[in-house]
Amino acid sequence: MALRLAALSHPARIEILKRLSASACCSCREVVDHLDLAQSTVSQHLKILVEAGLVRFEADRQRSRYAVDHAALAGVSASLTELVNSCCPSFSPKRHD
Amino acid sequence: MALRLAALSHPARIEILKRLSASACCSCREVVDHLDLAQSTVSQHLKILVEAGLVRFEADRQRSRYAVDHAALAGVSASLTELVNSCCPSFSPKRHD
DNA sequence: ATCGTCCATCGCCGATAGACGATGAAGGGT
DNA sequence: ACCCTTCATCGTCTATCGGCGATGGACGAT
Repeated sequence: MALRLAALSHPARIEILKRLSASACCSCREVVDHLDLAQSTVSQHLKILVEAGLVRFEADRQRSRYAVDHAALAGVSASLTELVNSCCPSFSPKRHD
Repeated sequence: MALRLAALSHPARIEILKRLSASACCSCREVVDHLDLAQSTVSQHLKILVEAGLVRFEADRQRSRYAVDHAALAGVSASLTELVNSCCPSFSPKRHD
């Protein structure tokens, strides 16, 4: 769990996640254009996200495709929620359904 | 948000959070006894958690008191949930109530 | 006043993260 | 064949993390 959270604990990677989900095009280049970071840096962040299991990677020829693993991301969220609940079961945070 | 998640992205700090919430006694010493880490290290982790706003600190004489800020913790969880939702609004993770 | 306890802080260190440029591999276009 | 684009990887640099022991301050007890 700490590993997943560590992957999320960087502003650039959160931006990358948003970008990945916002656009149908999920190439590394796409992210680089929007993020004002060097291509190597973005590639590195993507690698971290993939290794954390939060992003899936498909090598479509040389056009690499990255996609958010929604289930995994939701899983992290659920884990965190579980931690919150285990820490303070009597505390009921408002949930917006 | 990344800051909060960074504070959570360390196994020791997660353990500390659990310990803080499990016990009514929230002294630094208490945590040290249960965590097999040096006192200075625990104090450092506590400081990080406090700076992240996840733990509240009350200097009760020399007996320092640490307590989980349930609302803040729930807030992080909510933020993450929000991120998940914004990333994939059509995706409905199973919630176990 | 002196000791012991609890705690925060400092200094130090090895390891890791995060950024970059350079390089090379893989393909597409001409 | 040649070039251009895309991308991953490598090497390097700096900054930060994470751990520890040591130190010193604050306080209670004797």
